[in-house]
Amino acid sequence: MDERKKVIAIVGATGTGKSALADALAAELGGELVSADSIQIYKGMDIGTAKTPVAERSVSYHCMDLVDPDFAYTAALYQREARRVIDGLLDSGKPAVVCGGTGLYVRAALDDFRFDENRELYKERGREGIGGETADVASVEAAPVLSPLEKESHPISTSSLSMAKRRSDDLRQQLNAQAEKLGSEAFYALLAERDPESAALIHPNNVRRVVRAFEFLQAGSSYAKQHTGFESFKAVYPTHFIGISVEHEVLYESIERRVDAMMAAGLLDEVESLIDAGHKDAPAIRQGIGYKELIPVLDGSRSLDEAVAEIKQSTRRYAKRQRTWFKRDPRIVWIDATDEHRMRLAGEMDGGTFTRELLDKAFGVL
RNA sequence: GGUCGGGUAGCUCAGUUGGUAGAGCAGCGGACUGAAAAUCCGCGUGCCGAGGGUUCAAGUCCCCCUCCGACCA
Repeated sequence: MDERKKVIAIVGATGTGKSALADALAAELGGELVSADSIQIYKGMDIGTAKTPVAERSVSYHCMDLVDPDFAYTAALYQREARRVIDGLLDSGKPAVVCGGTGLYVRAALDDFRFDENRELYKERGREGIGGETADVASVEAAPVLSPLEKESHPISTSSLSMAKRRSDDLRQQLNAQAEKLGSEAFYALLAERDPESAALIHPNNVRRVVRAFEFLQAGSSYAKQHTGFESFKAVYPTHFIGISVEHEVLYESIERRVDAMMAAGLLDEVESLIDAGHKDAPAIRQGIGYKELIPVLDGSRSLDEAVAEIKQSTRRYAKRQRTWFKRDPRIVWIDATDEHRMRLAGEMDGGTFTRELLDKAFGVL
């Protein structure tokens, strides 16, 4: 292993064994674990996100349980937090094992991704805003008038985060409303007129991205401008990227079993208590696999069996998207865990052995 | 044993008066820079149960066999 590379990223699809490997690897190297999972960020979402139970952790974990589910966390916030943690670990001479299936978060933490192009809009960091502008879209007939941006800067604090979030949510809400009103085609046409370069990169049906592009415009930047360099795969830390691969059918079987285990571990109760805590419409609950499917079960509008089948299916599709994402990254060295999964499924291998086998393979490529 | 209905894609099924097939779901492939477990795009993957016949041409009509279901004995 290259001693200068003190950052190791463990990536791959959901259910491949990343968490177990990362924990063992961090312990072995005397390092700590940095989660790169967009949902593990949230407190109280434990079973459905397959967080390693505290009792089973052999090192300190970071970037996990940071906020309540009703807080709309973002990739940029994650980038800042993850880098703060990684910098701290490296300063004290400890390796950082970044582990996660959220491709964007992995790259946000480790690659030269810049989210500060439109800091005027999201100024959690305390930079000065440009102020006084209204959104370009506001000039369009029937478009809502967007509030001028605020000028003052904010220190880094939870309250300023909330304010920044609220402000961006307002804009986003207005843009979404406008998209609804105009219809996705007209909304896209509007973008094509104002920012053809960005529009060319976005499919007309992808309203979410069109909204995003308008947000860039509002901030005096553009989607296209930020988009450049996506393919460069330039890491800001010397990093070993290790991916775990498992043959589809075998992985799907493991996923199926894991979902059953989550249900047995009380996922339904977890969802219920999140709802009781008032998080029913929280973004993380609405989007999280295992959460969104169980809400209808709790209000009686869907059977449990149906919901569980749907969770399994969502998870398979998610794994598919993750595969596609990570496949593109040429830096990743893949280790295959198909055999280990087969043996675990057949009951011929226990968890500890499984982890040791993966650890051996990982050291084989470091 | 008899009558009827049905065997077409991984699943559920559609298929006009005969012109070698198409929907949904599943699946596969792809995109992705402040919602990313989100969002979006593309792709039909087929010995039409077996065999024989009629026809220029059969998923479609005829015969026979077989399997499944319902009903009658």
